Amino acid sequence: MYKRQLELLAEFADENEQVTFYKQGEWGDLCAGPHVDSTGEIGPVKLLEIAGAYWRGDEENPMQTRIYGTAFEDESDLENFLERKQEAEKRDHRRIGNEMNLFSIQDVTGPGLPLYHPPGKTVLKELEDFVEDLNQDAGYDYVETPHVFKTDLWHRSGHYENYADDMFIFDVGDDEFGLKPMNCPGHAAIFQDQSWSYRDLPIRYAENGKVYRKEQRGELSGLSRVWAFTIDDGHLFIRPDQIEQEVEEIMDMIIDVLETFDLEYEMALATRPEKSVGSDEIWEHAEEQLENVLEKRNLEYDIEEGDGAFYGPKIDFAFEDAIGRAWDGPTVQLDFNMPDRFDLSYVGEDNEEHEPVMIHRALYGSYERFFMMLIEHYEGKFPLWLAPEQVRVLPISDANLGYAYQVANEFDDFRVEVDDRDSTLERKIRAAHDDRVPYQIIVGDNEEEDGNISVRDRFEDQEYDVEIEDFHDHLVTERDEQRSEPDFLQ
RNA sequence: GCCUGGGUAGCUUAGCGGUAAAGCGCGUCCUUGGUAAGGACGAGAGCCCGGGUUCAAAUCCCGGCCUAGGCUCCA
Repeated sequence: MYKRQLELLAEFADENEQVTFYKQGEWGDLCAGPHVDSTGEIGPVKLLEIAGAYWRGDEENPMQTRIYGTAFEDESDLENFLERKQEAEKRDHRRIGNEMNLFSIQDVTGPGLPLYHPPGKTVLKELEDFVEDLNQDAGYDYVETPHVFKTDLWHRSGHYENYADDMFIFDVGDDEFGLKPMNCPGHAAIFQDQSWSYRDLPIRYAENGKVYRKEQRGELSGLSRVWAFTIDDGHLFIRPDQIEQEVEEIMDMIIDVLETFDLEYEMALATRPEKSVGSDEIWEHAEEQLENVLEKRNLEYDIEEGDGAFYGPKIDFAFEDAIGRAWDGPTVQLDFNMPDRFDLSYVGEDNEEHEPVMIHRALYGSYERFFMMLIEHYEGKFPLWLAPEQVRVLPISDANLGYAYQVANEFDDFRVEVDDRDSTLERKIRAAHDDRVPYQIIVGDNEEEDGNISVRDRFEDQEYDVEIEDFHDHLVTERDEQRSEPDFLQ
């Protein structure tokens, strides 16, 4: 029963450290402390979770039961905390995803393998289009690669030796294949397929590439942690003298994306992990280049020791979700190893062969995780440009159905629906609100006679006698400017 | 993968040894309603899967799968 305490005492004895012991009534234990003098000093208490935890945080150790709780100075602070906690749960993307028919993850199709339903894919499609526009402007060329490769490729890239535990690998006849956990080897193979001059670089490849990683079962969670996900991937093949310029340009793209979604972000430099390929010199040089960019632009950043990819150091961006947790997403990774393994080269000004530098980058990170974050960030109330259903027309009675369809037709460049069910206006408004539709158009006899509409937004503001054209013009602007809230009535 | 809960109608849940329930949604009908739930009737359930205990299992036991919260790992 006191095995753990004895283990700790033995260690303290070895290190000649002072031992502290705390008592509370009849109960006592080793503790670094400090403790309150009496439990009476603790304010309102609420127990929150009960969970297993590895002894001293090591997977190899046995598990112990840990009880989580919180305490506040007075009752109202505790209530406040619990309310905010409940508020956060309301934003849960799994709950909203279900309510809005965005996606499902089903037993029959397997764990961590999300299915996107039409409304969810509509949002994803907008996200894809947005980043594709950015890529076009920045000189990227789109490529496409299969989901499966022979493991020869994974041996060559180093994934087999460093990443096989997380890969789906299977035999087909006498050959061994693996689902791709990353898109880079495929892109490297494309680059390798022809010869390049120093004048051609940088070469920038982009792909919305689906990848597969066999995460531990207990880690899977909604869209935030899955087995199959899509990266808005980009791989650059550049000359060493182009590093700083290219990294800077990518960082501008990332910041552009994050600001479009009004996201607070932080960045961090992740350095060499234990399991990695390449020489010390290569790693030091790579880390130095990234630091230079960060220093040069006077950006604040953390350093995450040993958190880099096995092929190179990276700059990771993190943003906050509704619960205030930070998620990884956008990333810029330098890679001095893949070019070596694939024997990549270009002919320099000196007519000699040189090795290009590779950059891996993603603006969203994975669509899945970014989508999840957006759902919670907006609580499902997407900006107009993202909303699965942008406008809903509500006829006051069946007599106005014809006019309702006529009006909807005027908005056929938007995602518009007519609520043609037999029910009261109140019910239709309620339903549109529950479905988080940004705008409702209400048409009755008055509107039909005047040839105009009434407009209502999801803030419950409304306006009568609106000209169809005026509202349509506004919608176009609001959508194209990617405004974050419906503002026709604001 | 490891601990502790949970899987019942399309959704949210009640029932916890003895004829499967409710609300929402859906269908039909009545109603034609002016800014956040009008009414009636109805359809809809292999009670996660496989074993076991019992006269009898959604309910108890064992195993598996999925899921939630943690732990450990990651986009």
